[in-house]
Amino acid sequence: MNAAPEKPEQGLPVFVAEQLKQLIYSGELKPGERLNEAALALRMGTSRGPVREAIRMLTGLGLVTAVLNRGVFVRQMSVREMLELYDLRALVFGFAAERATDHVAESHKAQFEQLLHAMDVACETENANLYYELNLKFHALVLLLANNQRAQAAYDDIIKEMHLFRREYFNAPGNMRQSNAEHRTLYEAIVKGSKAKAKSTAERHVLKGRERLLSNIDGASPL
Amino acid sequence: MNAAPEKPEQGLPVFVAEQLKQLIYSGELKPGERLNEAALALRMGTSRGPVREAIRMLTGLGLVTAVLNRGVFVRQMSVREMLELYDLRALVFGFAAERATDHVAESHKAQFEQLLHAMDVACETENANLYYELNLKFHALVLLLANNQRAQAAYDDIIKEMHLFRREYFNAPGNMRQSNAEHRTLYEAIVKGSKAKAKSTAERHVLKGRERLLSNIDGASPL
DNA sequence: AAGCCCTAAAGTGTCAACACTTTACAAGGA
DNA sequence: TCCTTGTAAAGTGTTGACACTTTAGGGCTT
Repeated sequence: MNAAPEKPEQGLPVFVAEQLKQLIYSGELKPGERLNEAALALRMGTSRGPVREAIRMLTGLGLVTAVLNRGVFVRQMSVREMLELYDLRALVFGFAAERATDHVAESHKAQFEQLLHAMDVACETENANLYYELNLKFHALVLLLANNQRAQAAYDDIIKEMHLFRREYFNAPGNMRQSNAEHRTLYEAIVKGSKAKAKSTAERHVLKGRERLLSNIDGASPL
Repeated sequence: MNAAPEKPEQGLPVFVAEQLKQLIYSGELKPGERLNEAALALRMGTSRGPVREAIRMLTGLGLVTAVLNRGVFVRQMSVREMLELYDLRALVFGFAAERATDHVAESHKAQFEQLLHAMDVACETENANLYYELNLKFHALVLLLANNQRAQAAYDDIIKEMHLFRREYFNAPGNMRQSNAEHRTLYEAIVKGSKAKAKSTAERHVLKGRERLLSNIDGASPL
């Protein structure tokens, strides 16, 4: 039952934090649920010290919220918070796309085209999970080319926070094709060096996701 | 010599983290310097546990960097990182200013005008510290009106991170008047509801600071 | 004198025990 | 039956001690 600490190459608290992230993202720890320090320590094969430090890290990431003397709870993301995240993500992604026009090289073009093709395949085979992973990589490549590590970190934080939201509202497998068409448009704008178009395309691409979320929720707002 | 824990209304780790932030911002702990857990614990009047948790929080904020088995060090911000922060801050502030046009009410106008006037006074009396404080409040008010708490939090993080940079390059007291003139232009754009102008004015206002940093450093890049 | 190794000190990483707070539950009274 | 109240269990907050790693310094060799 032990989670195999193997190589604490980075220290136990970091290891525990990674495990906890997995538990939260996988849904094993549900939003609103309390994290029991002793139980987690037992499961991770450590004492409570490293677990507490790991929890402090997650608090900083916004994944859990701490209440004095009552414990820490997996964050419950409201629809409003999710919409705010989409706005911010659109902003940063637009910024990154604009900047990416200045730093795209041949090797990057190859990566882009490889990703776009792989996503086409994922569309045809209706492989939503694969598409999702490739989609993340596509966006990460744009952020990399933006040549602003701080913006990259901010974008990563936003993405991780978005993972907290309930999965039900996410998957819209029918949109994969349209989504990838937008990716292509964005890529072409980037290689052409047209900053304005890259920026607006990137922004709209993210805001489309926001619209999907809104329409999926519709009237019955659950939070 | 004890730092008067008084009321740990939020828990010792949070209290210690606040103290550490002060030590870092005030320069008592210099960039690159190591944080000695035992010494800090003694100074704060606690044991090392809460100190370690506090340090984990600061790590998440990017104020310190941890190295396994060697300790944590006050982050040394490079010029490049500082420039990246300016770009990101300009982006978020422009976003906030644009959004603020939709949520400004009479009470906010009064606050704006009060701040602008107070900053005028600070200009005339050459009170740079006062101007700095009011300037922060002005920007905070814009972020508040943006009606996006996540963006507000992101902006706060950026500001705090910027505090790490050496003070020498900051103070340009001669620029206070021009700075406040830009504030007025921004405020007028916001109340007039002209989104584009509010956005571009806000962005340029921040980027002016970036230019000042660059020219102050000039050829002799110290990092 | 310069370089290497060995040892002791300093410091971080982890743990188990203790103190305090909150929560759950059951017994007693209206 | 329902509410109150006291008590025990569960859980968090904190601590001091111990193990391991890194670092600094002295003595030895060349």
